[in-house]
Amino acid sequence: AGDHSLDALSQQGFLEEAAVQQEKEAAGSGGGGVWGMVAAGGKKVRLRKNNYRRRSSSSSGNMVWMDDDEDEEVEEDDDQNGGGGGNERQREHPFIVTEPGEVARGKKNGLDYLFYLYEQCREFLIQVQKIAKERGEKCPTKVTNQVFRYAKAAGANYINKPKMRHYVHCYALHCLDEAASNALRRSFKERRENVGAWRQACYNPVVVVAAAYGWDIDAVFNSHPRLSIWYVPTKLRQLCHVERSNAAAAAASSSVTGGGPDHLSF
Amino acid sequence: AGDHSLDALSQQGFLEEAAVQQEKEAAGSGGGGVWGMVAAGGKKVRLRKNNYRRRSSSSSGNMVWMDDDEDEEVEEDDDQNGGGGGNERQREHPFIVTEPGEVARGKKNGLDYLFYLYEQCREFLIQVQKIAKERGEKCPTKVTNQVFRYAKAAGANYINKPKMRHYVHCYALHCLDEAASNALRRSFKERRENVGAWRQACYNPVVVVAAAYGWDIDAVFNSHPRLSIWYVPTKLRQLCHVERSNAAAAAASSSVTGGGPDHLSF
DNA sequence: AGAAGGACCAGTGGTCCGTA
DNA sequence: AGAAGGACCAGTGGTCCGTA
Repeated sequence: AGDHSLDALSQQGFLEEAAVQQEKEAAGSGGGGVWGMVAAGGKKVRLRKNNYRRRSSSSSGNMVWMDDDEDEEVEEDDDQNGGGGGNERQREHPFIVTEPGEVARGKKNGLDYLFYLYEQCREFLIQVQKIAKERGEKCPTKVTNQVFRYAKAAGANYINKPKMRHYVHCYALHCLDEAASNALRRSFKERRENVGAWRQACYNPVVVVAAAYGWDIDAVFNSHPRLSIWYVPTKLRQLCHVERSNAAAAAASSSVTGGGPDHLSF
Repeated sequence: AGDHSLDALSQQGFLEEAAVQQEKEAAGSGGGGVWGMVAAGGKKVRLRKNNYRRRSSSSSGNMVWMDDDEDEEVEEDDDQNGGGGGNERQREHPFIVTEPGEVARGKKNGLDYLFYLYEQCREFLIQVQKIAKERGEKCPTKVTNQVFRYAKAAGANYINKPKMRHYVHCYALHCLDEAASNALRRSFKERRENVGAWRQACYNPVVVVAAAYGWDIDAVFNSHPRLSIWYVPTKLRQLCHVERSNAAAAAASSSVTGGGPDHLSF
């Protein structure tokens, strides 16, 4: 393991700590790294109702993290895990709408961190691909379950499939039109909108980009190397389809006005 | 439905009947075509132990087929379904090794017919892709379960996944080096080898082709438009991997003789 | 209330092995 | 015996909904 580049991180000061953590995690692929050790230093790993999970190294990617001298008493100071003697793993802090470069304060994570998780998944995919090629096994081109499993095993416990799939179209906008993405973030932050509202608002700008590709959203994703490794979200696909139909209907009716019914004006 | 081209068929006289059947089948996508009607004219469809299956229009793609006037008494003359009052569907006739252009005689199917089944699957895939695009759904690039289900629903009951997967590497050789494929068929026919032996013998020539691509069998498959829609068989992938390792080891040992251990001679 | 993610489920790729 | 294919199974893509 362990070729997680620092260059992507240096752009945001607040990511540098994460970068160091990430480096250490990657070094101990399979259960290790500082966070894994720290968590193992706490109590026993929780029992799941079901054992779908193959490993359970515990760690958190929260950008707000405990002080160094609390290593052996992980999150004991965290009221999220209240009085109940629980050693349940805490969830990631929720995202809030932040401007580019802004560090989220309090028990929150910012959107630069969200997008950084997509970059991390890409690194994990590249590792999985490398291993598959060495072994002569079939090689994934997308971020699959296998990649999420690998990330977890490498200690990136804060990466999970539902979360990553949930925000793919937001990351798509960030990749495809960073200026528009940044403007949207600033606007939604100013209006004090929550993450859900911002997330919803990310759909349309991506559909607008897709219009230039004849609403072929697969072509849009494939046009961008960092985006092409992600499955197109169902809802985004549906929105593009609806939009294409609308455009086709509009073109047809305008051609009725402007010419014969089978004549395309544009 | 129904754009099954005749051009691919006219090359072999014995395929012309199948071509007509195929046209009719395709016209009645979803349970129809002449074969489906014929089969429905027989007795009741069999009951499966399990109901994995969604539809079961019955038909056979055997190249040796009943006479036209037996339409209402399907396969009653076929001793494969012996005395037992069974209306069990008969299996396809087994393949035998035939030369290019040769019609299999008796209750056998020839290799041109085998390869023709791959072309049919491609046509079904194209149909499925067309429908998916119209609906704005995700569009398969390979022959998937969905395509096999579509083929069955379209009445091509003689197409099934285990069979198609079993002979993919044979079809690959046919696509990649038809001359070599033809020579192998003639040789194995002459030696009166069975289909299993011929099938085994198809692996190595494909690996030889792959050598020119650095043993990247995915690249080999992707290089050919009719082959690229098929998943690379696991065993073929493994053979290429082993062969690459062998070649690397040979190169390393020859470079020890010829130069330093890290020097590549070629 | 808004949000994170464990857990589930329908349908997949892959092929074994009971069948003829 | 050699071969065709129903049927199964482990792990997938997708996302709901019990949880915090």
